[in-house]
Amino acid sequence: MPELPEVETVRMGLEPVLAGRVLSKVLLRRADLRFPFAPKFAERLTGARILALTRRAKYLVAELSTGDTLVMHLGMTGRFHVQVRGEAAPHLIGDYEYATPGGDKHAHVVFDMEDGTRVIYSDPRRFGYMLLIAPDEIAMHPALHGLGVEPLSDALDAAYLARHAAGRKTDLKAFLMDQRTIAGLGNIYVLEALHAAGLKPSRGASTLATRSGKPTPAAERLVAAIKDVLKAAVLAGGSTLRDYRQADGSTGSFQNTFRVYGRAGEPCLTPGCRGIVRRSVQGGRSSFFCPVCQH
DNA sequence: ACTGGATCCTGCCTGC
DNA sequence: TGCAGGCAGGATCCAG
Repeated sequence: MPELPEVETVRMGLEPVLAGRVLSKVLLRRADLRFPFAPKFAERLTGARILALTRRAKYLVAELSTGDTLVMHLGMTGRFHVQVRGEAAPHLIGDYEYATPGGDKHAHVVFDMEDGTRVIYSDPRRFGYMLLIAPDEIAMHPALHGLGVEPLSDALDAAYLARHAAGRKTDLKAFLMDQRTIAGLGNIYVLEALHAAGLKPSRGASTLATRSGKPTPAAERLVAAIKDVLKAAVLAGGSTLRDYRQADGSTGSFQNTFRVYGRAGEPCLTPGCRGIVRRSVQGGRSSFFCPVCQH
């Protein structure tokens, strides 16, 4: 599920539960997610206080009092559930619940906080992962090192886009999906932003720059569209596809606002446009765009 | 150096 | 109803 708006929504939901609190027990119900857990993963977390819960790109980042940093990626299907003490379902009470926390066979990691709150990480496809990074590794760790700019920061502007797009042979969609350029966009928000900017996904990325490397009008429109789409999605609590839920069980609503994603065959929603949204496949995954108003 | 394709894993939906 | 096939929001690895 999660692109930047969803991860930010999860972060906001978990922050009051985790930030400032101490981990009293960490249970791993298997040895790996996408990658094996670091040696002594649970031991190194136990007793640590979470100083802050931040987000970088699609990563949740927990700074710990021990100096270690817990970096979590939700992959495609990762999610967190929060159980507040006293509110757990009756069949979950006691250590027995660790067999299948919340009755969820994909509950892979259980964090118990000192105040009795329990946070469960569940991930059916196990494309997610958790890294525990020591202080001397954090600066150059491959997960974080080399990430591109945060799209909602001032570092993303038309000049930045033009500089990175100049001379590239790839198309706009692949260019925007590349986390080394802009960190946090995924399939949905790339397609929504391209539609809002009136640019088709198969257009060459190099068209964002003039021959002298200056931003074109397309680059200006694209930057504005990316920021607008992401801001609106964060405000809506992200998108809820399938049965994805936020930490508190509520659902985001931005999916109701999709203008092209998943709308093949339906009318384009650009005012005055009579186009029909088309689906294509780029790089093995779906694209959606309007052949009339995107060029 | 870049680029496109295959790939990890499970669940769900569609169509026969 | 059962089952095969296709598809899914990510990101890395590999070959060309």
